[in-house]
Amino acid sequence: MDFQIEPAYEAKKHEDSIYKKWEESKAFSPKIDPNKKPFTISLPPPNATGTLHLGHAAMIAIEDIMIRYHRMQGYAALWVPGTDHAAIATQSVVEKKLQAEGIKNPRQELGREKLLLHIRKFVEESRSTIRNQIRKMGASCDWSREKYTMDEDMNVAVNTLFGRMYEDGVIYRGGRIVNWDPNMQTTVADDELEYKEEKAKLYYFKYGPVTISTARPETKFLDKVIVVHPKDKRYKKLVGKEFEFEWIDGPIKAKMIADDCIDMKFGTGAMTITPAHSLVDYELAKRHKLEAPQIIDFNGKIKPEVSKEFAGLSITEARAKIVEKLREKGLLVKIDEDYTHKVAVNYRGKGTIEPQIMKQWFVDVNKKVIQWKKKKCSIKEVLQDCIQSKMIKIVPRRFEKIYFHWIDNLQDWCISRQIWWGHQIPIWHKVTAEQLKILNSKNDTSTLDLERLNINEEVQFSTTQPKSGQWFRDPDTLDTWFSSALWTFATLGWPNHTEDFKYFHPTDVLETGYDILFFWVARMILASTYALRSDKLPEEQCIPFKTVYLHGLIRDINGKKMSKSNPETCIDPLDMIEKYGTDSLRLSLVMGSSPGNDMRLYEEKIAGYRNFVNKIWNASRFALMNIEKKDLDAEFNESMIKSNADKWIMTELQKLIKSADHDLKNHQFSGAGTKIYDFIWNQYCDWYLEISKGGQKNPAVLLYVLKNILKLMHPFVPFVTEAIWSNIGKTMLITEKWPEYNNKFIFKNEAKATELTKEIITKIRSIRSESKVEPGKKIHAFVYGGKNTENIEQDKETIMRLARLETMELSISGEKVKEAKSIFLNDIEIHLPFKGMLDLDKEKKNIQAQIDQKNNFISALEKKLSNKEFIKKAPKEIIEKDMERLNSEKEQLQKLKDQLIEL
RNA sequence: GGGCGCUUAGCUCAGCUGGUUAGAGCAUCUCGUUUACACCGAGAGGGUCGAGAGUUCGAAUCCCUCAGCGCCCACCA
Repeated sequence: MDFQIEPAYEAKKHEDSIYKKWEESKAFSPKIDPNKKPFTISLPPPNATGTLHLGHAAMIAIEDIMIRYHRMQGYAALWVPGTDHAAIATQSVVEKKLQAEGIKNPRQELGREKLLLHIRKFVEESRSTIRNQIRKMGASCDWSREKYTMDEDMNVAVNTLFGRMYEDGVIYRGGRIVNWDPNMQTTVADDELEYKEEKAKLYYFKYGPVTISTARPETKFLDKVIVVHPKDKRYKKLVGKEFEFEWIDGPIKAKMIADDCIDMKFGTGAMTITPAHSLVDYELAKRHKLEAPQIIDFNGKIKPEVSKEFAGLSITEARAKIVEKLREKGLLVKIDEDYTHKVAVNYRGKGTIEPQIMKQWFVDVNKKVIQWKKKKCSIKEVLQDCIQSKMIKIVPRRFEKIYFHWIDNLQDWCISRQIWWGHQIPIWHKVTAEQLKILNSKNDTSTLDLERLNINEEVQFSTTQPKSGQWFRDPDTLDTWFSSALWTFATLGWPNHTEDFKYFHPTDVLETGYDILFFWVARMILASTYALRSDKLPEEQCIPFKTVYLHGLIRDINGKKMSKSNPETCIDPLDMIEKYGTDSLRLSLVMGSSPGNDMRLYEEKIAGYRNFVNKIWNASRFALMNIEKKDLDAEFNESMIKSNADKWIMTELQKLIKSADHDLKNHQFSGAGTKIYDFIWNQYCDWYLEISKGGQKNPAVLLYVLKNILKLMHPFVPFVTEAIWSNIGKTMLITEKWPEYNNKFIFKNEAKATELTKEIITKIRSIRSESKVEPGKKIHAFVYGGKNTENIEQDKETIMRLARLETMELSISGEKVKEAKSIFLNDIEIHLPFKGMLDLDKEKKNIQAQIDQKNNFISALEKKLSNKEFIKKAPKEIIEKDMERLNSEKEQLQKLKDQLIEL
């Protein structure tokens, strides 16, 4: 025995040192090589200050499988890692931290530069955590090319794209209704909203000639319009008229208009509108050219201009008081207590959204400025075309539909955020000396101040202070998704067309959760096509990736979203790595999951795969116990394959290589994994190794199959396979060549003989178990099976050993066995004909049924092919395919007929 | 209101373009320490593939209807 290996695999002992070896070998860093094809993935950058959760773990596992598979296939496989600055999330964490330290209003007290310093320090301190956690997962990504969305060169890229879009008039500043979060004092994009169901009161008030219903009386001060449906008979005569009546702060005048957005069945069918604080009302007001006065200020309080009595009150305070006042005036009709409605909240921080009208920066999605396939196209059209023309494929397919639907409803994208952590908008506003003084007098000057001062519309795009005149830089930063939209190409050096960029872009696969299809995926397509088309690259090089693979969400055992607030079912990937090893965790995240579908994860599943990892380890250990060091040097060739079992396992291995390859190419990772798993455990271990324990030991095949198993399994379980490989390989497994399907190693007849041997053994075992043979009783088996008998003659020893037979008589016909029968009288006897022959009639019937089925099919197909109309209409390929099918079916039919005759 | 997905063994899920007797893991039951592994081995039980109708020689798979669950989108004041 030349190899000394411990009897159990301890992941902790190996993982860190193996990862270090990989890194040091530079296996993760592909060189630009014109003789190789590139394969690129950009890691969706986790939050720089975050920690690894199961979603990340699943993402890394899947991406690493793709990268390792391609690397072994000889691609220059590049996986670019990085982290995201997560603007709102990070700034609010740091602000809260500072507040806890006694700085009540960090923005006001510290000012921009100092606060940013605190944030940078915080990010720097916590950034290594996530990096190390990615390493823990075994990610074979190229750390030498690591990026951070706030890197200096990322800023250059962001500003470059911003500049081009600004010059094209695609980025514009405009007053529009936006989602304002009074808590965080910033705007939020439409798709960053979440809707929470909330129970509320629905108030009915007398409002001039009608009764209106509202859940938000506090916004109703200046409502001057009653809206009804044009077809509503109750109000038809009143439309267009003006009314004067008593309201919250005395008498007001209001006009009635008609619009078909009104639901006649809701409430009384009449409503008033508050354009400044409701997205719907704003659209309606725009259609009817109505005023939109601000009622609630940016802190969520009633403005003094609106009402002296209620000035400065918060929404909830004001609501109660206003309702009380209207009740006193006798205008309150009733209160519906059982009303539920949806409240928009910021998905980060969960603050309630208060729609506001304000000046913000937008990306125009409808302006036709992109030169795309010989036409001027808008962003919207390009986004559509990329998927429609199949330049980009989404896996699974159904998400393409969802994507199109989203684009149809796409509105201009609000890209400015009123926070400081992020890429500051490279725009300068022209101001007067006096205005500049006011703006500079405050630490926390915001875009609201610009609005209050009513500054000049003149702006200039520049990343540095313009020289002549007084200019004030726009205080806002860009939406995080604006910078992460450039991820695929800016990480490769853009705006410079570096060697990396030219070689590795477009990337091959973007793998991410379906929950950020809109947030991120669509925006990456937007940024990439815009930026690279303006570089005059051909269209097919402008897409950020060729395939989008969307994985599902990881849920807990009850199907709920995993959250730390539920520690019983919440799983921390790092705990699992500690307990079961990375390989086990990776398998549990990949196996049994399919793209786009959510998956439940629980500890038992991970433990199950730990058992498998250990099985690989021990199977290898056994194989190596039967191999000598000198065997490692021998080149494997056909003549080394000897027994039926050898030929069978070699044949099975070829089948496995073929199907695993097919699955991996088609993003069916679970399928590939399951097939390899089954091969290792149920074929190699349970049969081949067991057979090997007898006289049929063959180190050459043992080793050859082992090596191939390790290679096939490596993308899934990189650590344990590499650990085993270190005993037998000269170089590391990570850079070994992927197994190739080889016709030479297919042995149909011998493989079939071994299948028969397996069946016989299984059958005897089953009989033994069912008939409850007492321990110590001897079993004598008589096996007879026609012409196949000769083929399994050499497996006699194996059958006897594995089925634990005392004696075995093998014969072509049953006659000889009958004679031998009298020899064994006292012990258990088993008469075992080959498969099916036990019940000859049944077998015959079975085959006859199959023949009938084939006959039916063939006649149906022939009928179809003799139909002249079909021949005329159908495409050639289909007819050819049918012809092929017909021939193969006929062949199969003949085989079945032969079988029947044989019986 | 519109769209999408899921429903397969007790549990968690595979099942790609229709094709032998529908699979796996876990759990259950019965055996078993044998040249690696008890994180093991052998065997067994367990499914009218959500319901109904249709296309087909043939349906878990394709079409339609319905039900339950879940998700996304959208202008319920």
